[in-house]
Amino acid sequence: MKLHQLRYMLEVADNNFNVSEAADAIYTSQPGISKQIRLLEDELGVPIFARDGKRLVGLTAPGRKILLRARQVFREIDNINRIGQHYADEDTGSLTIATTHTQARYVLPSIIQRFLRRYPKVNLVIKQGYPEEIVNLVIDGKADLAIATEGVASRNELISLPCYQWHRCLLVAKKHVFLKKFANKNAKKIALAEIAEYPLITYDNAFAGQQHVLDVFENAGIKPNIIITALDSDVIKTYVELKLGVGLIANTAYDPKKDKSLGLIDVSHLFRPNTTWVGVSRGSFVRNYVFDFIEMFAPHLKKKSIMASLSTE
Amino acid sequence: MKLHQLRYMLEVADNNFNVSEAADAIYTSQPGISKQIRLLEDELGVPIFARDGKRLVGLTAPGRKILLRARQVFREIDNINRIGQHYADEDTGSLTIATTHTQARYVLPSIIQRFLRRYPKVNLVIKQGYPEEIVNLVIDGKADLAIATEGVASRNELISLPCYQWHRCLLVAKKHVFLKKFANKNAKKIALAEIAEYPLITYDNAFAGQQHVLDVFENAGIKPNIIITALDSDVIKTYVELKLGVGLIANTAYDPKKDKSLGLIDVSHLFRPNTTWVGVSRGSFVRNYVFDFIEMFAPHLKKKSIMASLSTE
DNA sequence: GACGCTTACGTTCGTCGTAACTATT
DNA sequence: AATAGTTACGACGAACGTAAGCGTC
Repeated sequence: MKLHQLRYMLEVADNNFNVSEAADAIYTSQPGISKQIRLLEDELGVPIFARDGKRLVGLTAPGRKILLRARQVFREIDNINRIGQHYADEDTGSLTIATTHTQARYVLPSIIQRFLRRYPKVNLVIKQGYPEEIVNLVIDGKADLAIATEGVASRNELISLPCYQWHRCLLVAKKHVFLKKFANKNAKKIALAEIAEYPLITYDNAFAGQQHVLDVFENAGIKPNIIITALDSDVIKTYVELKLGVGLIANTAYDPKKDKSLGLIDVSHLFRPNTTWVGVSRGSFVRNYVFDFIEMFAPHLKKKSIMASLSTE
Repeated sequence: MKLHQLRYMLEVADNNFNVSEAADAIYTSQPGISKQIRLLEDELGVPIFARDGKRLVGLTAPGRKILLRARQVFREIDNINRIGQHYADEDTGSLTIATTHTQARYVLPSIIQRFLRRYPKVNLVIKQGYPEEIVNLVIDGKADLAIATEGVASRNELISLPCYQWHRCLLVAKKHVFLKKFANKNAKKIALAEIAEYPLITYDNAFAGQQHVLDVFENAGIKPNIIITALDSDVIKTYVELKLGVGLIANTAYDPKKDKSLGLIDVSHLFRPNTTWVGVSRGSFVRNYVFDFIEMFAPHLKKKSIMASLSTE
């Protein structure tokens, strides 16, 4: 068995079982992949890919199991490379962060600036995606860290560490009546029914605990008029600016400097807070600068305690 | 990075850092290994082996970490091979059991007979060793199962399953006075002080909870006269037959048919029972016939429940 | 001088890519 | 005719083993 045979196999599986595409993706010839996969199947004594005539159309039962193991092999190969790099040069390497829109746009920029000043030689890559994609990127070794509110803590393949809590807040256009009534420090808190008097613009239901928002209205017997569900906060802001309604977004997505045309109302008494997590692949070798990044992001997460979670859990 | 480079590295580490020995062990040339290890170190950018002049004398810090990861790589490669074999032919393959003297000599023979009748094509290998060796064999992928009373349950790298409990028993020569006094079903139980009236022959202190035996005497304020400490039950039997004293052995090591020249006294009220465990490498692919073997050995351990422990724990 | 690793070099084997071929859609 | 995979084959490169070299105990 050769490593490149396993790599070819994974590449084919990751390219819709299209050998030609896989060949393009890894800059080699299609017959080469075909042959090496045959050799691997011959050596193991079982077919890995289900075939329809000559075409590969899926995995066999043993193929599915073999694939999982092969991924683990490459995870460890990656770790070995990381260990080499780590000892060869503490401050050089790469860091790929998979994260959501909100983090990438509002939370991470300042952290990343600090990080790159400290580690100018680290090759930093941000991959934006939806929670599930993010988590899979880390599990498949295509990203080092997952940062998101949803999906991270629930996956056993990752070690997840709570970073910070955020609350929902109500976004209104400038001079909105809510601002006078509720925006002052000592003002009384806004009630759910009052929010529902206006059309509501908020996150898509596929997102960050959005179901909870609906449940809160439901339980209160109030039916909000949700006119727009968006995939990111910027879209929500745009429509709130246009006075199409009030917005419900994460407080972290509100930037007092940039969002001068918008006002903020505290609604933390109405909805439960959310936790944003950082996820690391279980058992992976973590470079020092990655520990540092995590600590910059969430100062309570020290190398020592993360190390402990990595090995024991 | 090539698999055989990693293999060479492990082989050198497992052969006292002697490249020539490693070369002999895997039937290749010494310069070949030297070169490939250099190439690997060059690729990773760090030295793996500590050198004294030209000689390899140990591992560097990165080397230690890399070695652990490399072993994991081969564990998964082994698993892939097992998966292949499993689907290619359910009843063919190999099963290597690492176990102690007592198990190998007294407990396993009948099980193995049954097993081989059921799976005549399985290549069965028994490796005898001391608890620590046994466990390491499994961890290093050189054995599939560890069967022992000590050492198995304590290692986190293994899934350990309790198989059966055994008790200590007192072994005496034929016509010994104890036999009349204590061997009958309704006889009163022997007391610790009575045992201590005779020279005692028992297991070496390095062994299976032997410390417990000493503690029991100690706590009772009785000082036994231990004249021989042996590494296996057969040696103990030999000296008991010669009437040099009474023996304290595992009840599983007493065979009524073969040991006609010896008598047995129950002492289970004096010493705490011991549990014999079977250990499997965490996360390994387990062949069906291995599940069957375990069930033959400990009928309460069904495939389904073992599978559950393998994946969740 | 025996041991142990490295360097040098020719042989061999395996991998790769091109090209031709076959089978599906 | 286009797409997808296999077979065939020559070229190149990598790994191996032998032999010679170098340093150390």
